Amino acid sequence: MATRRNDPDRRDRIIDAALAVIAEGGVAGTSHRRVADRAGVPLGSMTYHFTSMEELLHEAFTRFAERISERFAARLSGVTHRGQLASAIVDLVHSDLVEGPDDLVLTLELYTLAARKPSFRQITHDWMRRSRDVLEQHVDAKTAHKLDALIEGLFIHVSLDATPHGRDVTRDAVLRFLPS
Amino acid sequence: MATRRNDPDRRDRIIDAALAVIAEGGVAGTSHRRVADRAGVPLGSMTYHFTSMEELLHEAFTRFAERISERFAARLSGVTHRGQLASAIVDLVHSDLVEGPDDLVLTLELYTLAARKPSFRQITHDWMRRSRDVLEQHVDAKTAHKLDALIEGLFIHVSLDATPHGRDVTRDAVLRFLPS
DNA sequence: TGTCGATATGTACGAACGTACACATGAAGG
DNA sequence: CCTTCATGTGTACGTTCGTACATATCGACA
Repeated sequence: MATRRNDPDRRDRIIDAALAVIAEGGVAGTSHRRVADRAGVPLGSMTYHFTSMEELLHEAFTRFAERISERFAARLSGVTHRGQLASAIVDLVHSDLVEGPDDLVLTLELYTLAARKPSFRQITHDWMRRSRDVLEQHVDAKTAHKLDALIEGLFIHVSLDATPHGRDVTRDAVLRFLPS
Repeated sequence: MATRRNDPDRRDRIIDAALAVIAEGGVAGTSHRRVADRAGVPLGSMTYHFTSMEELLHEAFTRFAERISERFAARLSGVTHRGQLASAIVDLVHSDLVEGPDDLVLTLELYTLAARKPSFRQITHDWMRRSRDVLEQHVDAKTAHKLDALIEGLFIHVSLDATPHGRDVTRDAVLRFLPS
């Protein structure tokens, strides 16, 4: 039987195109037509592959959250002692967003959706759980909660503040939660 | 001269209606017509009072941020010693969002806008500055930065996590930044 | 009181939208 | 080779949108 038709990963490309469109114009500016154009597929493919816009958004943000989690785990893997862990977290907060400002936008778009619709909250639940799992390889559960929240806040403030704090401030804040 | 016409605070009502509509359906679901209906004014009033949707959103979020800042300052005023300050912050993180879940949605909507459009970033800049000013009545500047970010992260995680941390965890985290 | 101009409103238009659905396409099995 | 039918596409419909603009409304001043 194999492939019925010739483009098996078209669905994947639509999802990636959706993330690009969302990053560019927000969920507010995302439409079937725009995503279709970006992915290079006909409008009809949208409703064929996805029942609704909500389904597409859900799959797109699920993929996005998994990607970020992977990067998070990668940065913190191989870290053995306190100083390295702190450095890795400082890099996460201060460097990652310079590489990809899209990640900030997508993160906030997801949070906004999650704040209103329970179906999207599952995505943030899983994301936060994965983050804590990684952190718990280095610290206890309660500290993981605190650290995760701190990282979140630092990341947002570095991104949206006019006079953001420096790496030294981040490092000092993080170290307060790491047992010496 | 006085009032040219009979409804001087119509503009105000439109702004409040806009915040209600945004809280309900997000920026994505906000239109001139919906805001007009909510405010009980004709569609024509929208373009008369506001040049564009963006102008309306800008004024609405400015008002929102100022309101939150006032509440923030009020909660932290009259606090004298370390334990009281910690308690006040714990209340902010854990109670305020129960009272008004709309605040979480509006906050995230604003951040999302700010992440993409510099004109809205001014609103978050001012907001964060005001928060730090309040905190600096109790701690030094660098600590204020850390505390502000921590509060942000704790607030978001309490709101969007399936298994959020308790008040005790928040309190312990906050106390780590308050000099004993 | 009558007129004038600032203030405010109703309506209409073109663009963009989600969605439905009739139809094209081509691989699989007879 | 030919039929069949799952897979995929083009188009058209009804709705909603932002915006423009002609028109209505009424306070202020002569």
